Amino acid sequence: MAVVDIQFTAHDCGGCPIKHRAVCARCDDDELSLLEEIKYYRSFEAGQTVLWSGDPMDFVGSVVTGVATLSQTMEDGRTQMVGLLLPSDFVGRPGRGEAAYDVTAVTDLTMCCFRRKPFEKLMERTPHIAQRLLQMTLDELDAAREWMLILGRKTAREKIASLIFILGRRDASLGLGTTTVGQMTFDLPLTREAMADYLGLTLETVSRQISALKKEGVIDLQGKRRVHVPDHERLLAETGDDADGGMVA
Amino acid sequence: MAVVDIQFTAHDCGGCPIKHRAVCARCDDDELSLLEEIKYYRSFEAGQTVLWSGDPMDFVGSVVTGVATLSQTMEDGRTQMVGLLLPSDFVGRPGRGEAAYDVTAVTDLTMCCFRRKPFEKLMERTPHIAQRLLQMTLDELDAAREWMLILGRKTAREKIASLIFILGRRDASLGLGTTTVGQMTFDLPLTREAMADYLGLTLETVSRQISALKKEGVIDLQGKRRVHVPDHERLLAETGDDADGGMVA
DNA sequence: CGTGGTCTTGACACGATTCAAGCCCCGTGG
DNA sequence: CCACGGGGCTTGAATCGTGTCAAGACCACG
Repeated sequence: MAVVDIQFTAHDCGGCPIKHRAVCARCDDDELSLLEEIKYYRSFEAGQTVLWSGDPMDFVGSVVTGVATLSQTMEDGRTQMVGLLLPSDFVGRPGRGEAAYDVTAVTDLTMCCFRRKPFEKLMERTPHIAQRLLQMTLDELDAAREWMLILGRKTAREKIASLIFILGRRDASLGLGTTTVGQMTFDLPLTREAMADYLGLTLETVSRQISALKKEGVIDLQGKRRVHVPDHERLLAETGDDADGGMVA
Repeated sequence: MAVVDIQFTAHDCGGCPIKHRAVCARCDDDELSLLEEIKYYRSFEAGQTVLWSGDPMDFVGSVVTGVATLSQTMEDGRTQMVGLLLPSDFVGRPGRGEAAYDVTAVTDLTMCCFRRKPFEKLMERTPHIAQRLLQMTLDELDAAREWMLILGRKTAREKIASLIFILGRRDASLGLGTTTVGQMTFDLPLTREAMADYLGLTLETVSRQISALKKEGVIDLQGKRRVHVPDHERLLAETGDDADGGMVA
């Protein structure tokens, strides 16, 4: 529950693990030092809520370590995840004073936050920040559109295969997990329920489809969370996408 | 089939119907005149394809009049609409040389196009364009996330009600259609099939749900395409969203 | 050793899809 | 002027996939 300051507080941006991908990636040293004046770190434990939809929001920020989700909930409790935030992803919208979605830490989480008003002012004077944010937002929009195809047109089995594929691709690009030719091993950062919320399924269906993929040898589980994909192509075939990945280049 | 130049070709931006909402909305006169040098108009007939996914794309642009869609198609033909483009909406991504989605004119369509390379250069020097594009992209991302909730968690009936609600809201904001207290009348710009592609349904299900809403008096049809909503609140209740609209403020 | 959270599995129900037939409206050509 | 044809739409009946409800397994932790 408590929001704990961690060792990052003392860090300068030079040692930041996401400095090449975050919203500040294009900033020069001068710009970084302006950002440093308005930044602070916050950390959250797995399961904590970072923000509720509608909460006043006086900061924006980046995920430094860990995984968070954005989700929407209907009155009757149905929920849909609408964003999966990994290290370097940005939270908040300049100009918006309240949270539009629930933000939840699904693993232990560290965020680099900027006070919103000063950040907005800085953005007006610093095209590098706005340029980078535009690029990141366009990437997110592409990801959202890929996600829409998954939600609207894929079967439960294809949804699960797509999720595993996406998580594996992402871990590979971050250099996590193990990747050898055509194979990979990594941890699912999400519970079955979170996967269900991501994919517009129930947790029972998620569980069944994972079991089915396992039984057929498409994937292979070490414990509930660690996944080994023996044949990348085989998994891709199960996603329903075409051979080049079916996604934006 | 033929791409026809229309009377807009001669227009300067002063008479442009979307000048207050498009990507150029914040530009001053000097900036506009730079844009005018690289712009040209294109028009398309209803049903025409503007671009196929993967096509080389040497322009970006704005919808001036009419409605277009962005969609993705899987190998086996399943298709999902991922964007609905109305007047002032932007097409293309600076820095991307090929189309990521199929773009289709669903009504007769006029677009204001900018040659991509010069536009990108101009954008670097013109923060007003980048700022506006960022704002529009953030809006699209919010819309995409609202759409994800619809795709992932709503019933067929709620999906149809949501679509009608969204289309009505938009027509109202553009000052089209008729709006009196709690009522509205407007045309559906989409065929049943396009609605199905939007909502992740089959066209039969769309048809059945529209018939059901009509029979119960939630909506009322004049012909196949013209919709009258006698009670806005009643329709909203059918969307499953909560009373404030359930969407981003 | 018991408790709670996470996950799996089964049986059944239900909503959406599939397949099929036919209607409505409009434009075309005999 | 009317027959014809096609696109868009509606409706019905049967099927199938996913959700719902329920029971129990697994595992970490106190």
